Amino acid sequence: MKIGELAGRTGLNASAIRYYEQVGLLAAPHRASGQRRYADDAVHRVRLICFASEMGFTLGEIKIFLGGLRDDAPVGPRWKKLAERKIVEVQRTIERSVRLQSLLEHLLRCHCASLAVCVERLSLAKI
Amino acid sequence: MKIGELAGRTGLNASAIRYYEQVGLLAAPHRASGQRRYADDAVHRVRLICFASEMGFTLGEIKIFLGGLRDDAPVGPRWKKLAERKIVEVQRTIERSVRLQSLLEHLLRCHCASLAVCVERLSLAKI
DNA sequence: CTAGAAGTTCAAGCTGACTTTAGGTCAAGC
DNA sequence: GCTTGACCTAAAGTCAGCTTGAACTTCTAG
Repeated sequence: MKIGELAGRTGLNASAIRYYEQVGLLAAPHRASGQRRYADDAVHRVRLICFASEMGFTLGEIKIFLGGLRDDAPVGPRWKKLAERKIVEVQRTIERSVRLQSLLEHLLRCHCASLAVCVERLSLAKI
Repeated sequence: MKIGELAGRTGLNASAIRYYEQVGLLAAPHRASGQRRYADDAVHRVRLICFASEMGFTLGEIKIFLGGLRDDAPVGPRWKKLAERKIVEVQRTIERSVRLQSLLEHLLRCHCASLAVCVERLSLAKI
């Protein structure tokens, strides 16, 4: 398939796909008269990248996770470290988000005159 | 207090404080021979900004939340909309993070040969 | 009085993840 | 044969949120 079709099937812009290739996330495919022709499994690979990206991984991290240019690359040594670091990070994100959510819900319900007053009442220090 | 002290007391870089002033988040303080002199409550204001920023608000959004240049500015009409939108956004963040966390924990425990295989087993579609 | 730390402005640079632009090639349908 | 649309490369632009640099002034301690 050509890059336009791959783009269509993954919801990405063709230029993003070229960019992924440029940064080494995607293998350079076989070409027919200069144009990239992708095998079917490229769709899977691109979706994997999108998934990880939406999950908050940087492209550099995704490169580590995917371990190289092949989908079936074995799990590398840097991988576990990254996963452990990421779990802690995600845990903190969840905690912050839960606090933010209750703060926002309070803000919508309460009758504080302003955010400053409200946050003061909730005691900023504790948040 | 001078900008350096405010920076020290809030953990920010002085240039960040000047930047906040530049984008209208912080009122331009009174000056003594060209130098900014801040009142004590500037510390509070800056901490409020940092807090919101860490919570994932953009500086533009914080401007809406803080409603102007005074801490005690009343809650504006755009404010509720933003809060409601943000609650939904935060909810999605939490859901994604929880899924990511269990994926990562599975990845550390499982014996899949690669991320691709593992995600496949977990059925990417459901994540 | 003087060195040097801290302040000033304005403009430019940085990071990440792309997108856009410019200028050109190629393939398919009429 | 010609037009149109999809593709190509390389380089530049975009966004947020600062930071850095240059060139200069002001404050403070000895």
